[in-house]
This record gives sequence, C-alpha cells and structure tokens, in this order.
Amino acid sequence: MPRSHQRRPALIHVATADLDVLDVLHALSDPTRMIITRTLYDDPERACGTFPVEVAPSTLSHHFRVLREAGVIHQREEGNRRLTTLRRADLDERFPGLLDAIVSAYDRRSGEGG
Amino acid sequence: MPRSHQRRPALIHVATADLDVLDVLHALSDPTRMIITRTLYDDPERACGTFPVEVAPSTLSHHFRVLREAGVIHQREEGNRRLTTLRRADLDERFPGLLDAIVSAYDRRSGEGG
DNA sequence: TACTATGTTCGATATTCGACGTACGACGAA
DNA sequence: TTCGTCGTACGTCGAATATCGAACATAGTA
Repeated sequence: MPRSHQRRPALIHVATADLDVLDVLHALSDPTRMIITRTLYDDPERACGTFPVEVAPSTLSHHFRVLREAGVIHQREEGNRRLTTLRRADLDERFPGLLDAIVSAYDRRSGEGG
Repeated sequence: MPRSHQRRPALIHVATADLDVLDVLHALSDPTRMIITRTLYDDPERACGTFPVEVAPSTLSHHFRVLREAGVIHQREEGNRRLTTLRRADLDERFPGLLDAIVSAYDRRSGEGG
C-alpha cells in the first residue's frame, strides 16, 4: 500500500482570521506556556525539547497543543523533530500590539516579584 | 456593644506592585469576566447587578472575586450596594498598554466572529 | 532488523473551574 | 422589629484541565 506522506496528525493550525483573543489569553495565562512563548519571542525557531521548562515530555506536548490550537505557535516537521515558531506576524495582524504588551508585562513581572 | 464598621470580608485588593500578569490574563480569558471588564472600560462605575451577563447572582459574585483578586477591578461599599470600577490607572502603571491592547483585541474579535 | 533520539498518544489520577441553589449579612424603609 | 433588596459565602455538581508514566510512532543510522 502507498505509504501516506504524513502519517502524523498533520498539525492543525487555526487560521489567522479565526484567532480568538480569549483563547490566546487563556493559553498565555499558564506559567509553562508563557515561558515557551517568551523563549520563542527571542529565538526564531526551536525544537520541542529545548525549552527551559521542567515538566514531563507528555506534559510539554500538551502545552504545545494548547498554544498551537490557540494560534500562538506554529509547528512544522523537520526529520524526526518538530520545530516551533511564534506566530508573531499573524498575532500582530489580528491583534495589533497584544503580544508585545503581554511579553512586556511578563518581563516586568519577572523582574520585580523575584 | 460597638457595632463593627466592616462586618463584610473587607474586600481585599492586591497592591499595584503585586499585580501578576498571568493572573490578569487568566481573569480576562473568561467570556463573562471579559464582558464585565469591557463594560467597565466604558462606564466608570457600576453596581454588581447592572452588567449585561446572564448568570446567577452567585456565579456573578464568583467572577467578581476572580477579577478583584487578579487586580483587574476595584469594589467599594455604597450603602447596601457594591460599586465596581476598573483599575485602569493601576493596570496601566504596572503593565503599560496591556489593558488597551486586550480590549482592542476583544473588540475586533466581537466584530468578526458574529 | 535493531538501536537511538524525538515527540506524541493513551490511561489514570488529582485538581481546578464554572455554574447553580441555599443560607446569610448588611442596608434602608416602615 | 419586620420586611424587602442587594450581594456574598458555602456546598455541590459535572466538565475541563494538569500532570505523570508507559506505550507507541517516526526518522535516522548501522
């Protein structure tokens, strides 16, 4: 039988026009997911296992799913890796200034609460 | 006996410096709470029962609590009413541009999704 | 085939969340 | 005191969520 080229779930990504701000806010209200997002805000692209978080791989996978379904990140296949990027342009197009304001707010918070 | 001046829980409000952006994002990621916030964004002060939401009073009270503990709203006593305001200046001081960006994003979303 | 690396899915468990009904407290008026 | 209004606290329920371990799937290599 002809092997399908994409046996994996094909990584559904929500369209830019369908982004829901409540979903985005919910996705970013979690510490682990915020760390992922903040990391991608600086680095253009990273593999799943290279984020500075201390959770089980399965848990991390779950958080990626939440971020992906909210439209915050994009993931593409590269060999046996899954490379993750921030959907910065899409978010900025749909919700101008939102991502910058959130990341800026997060940076302030990190610096003070210590 | 001297009647206590504040028999009610005294409405704890978090200090501006202690505002946590993750708590704020979580508070605003709920539809009912977003409606409350959006309403207060235009109106300076409202009583609890005057918001355009369709939930039971006890549920509404729960949402006010979440918003209050996240530092999004302020509530003060006025007779047997509790008047609610948006902590706009505090939020803007701690997280410049965040509230405006979120409300702006919410307005865009409302206009499209139907 | 076998092995390794990477990441996901599944099952199980514990927690949180949103909603409600009920009971109660505080205020204002009679 | 008694009543009605406004709003909260508590308990409860079902659903969603977070977390983990274990098994699975894919890609690459030997």
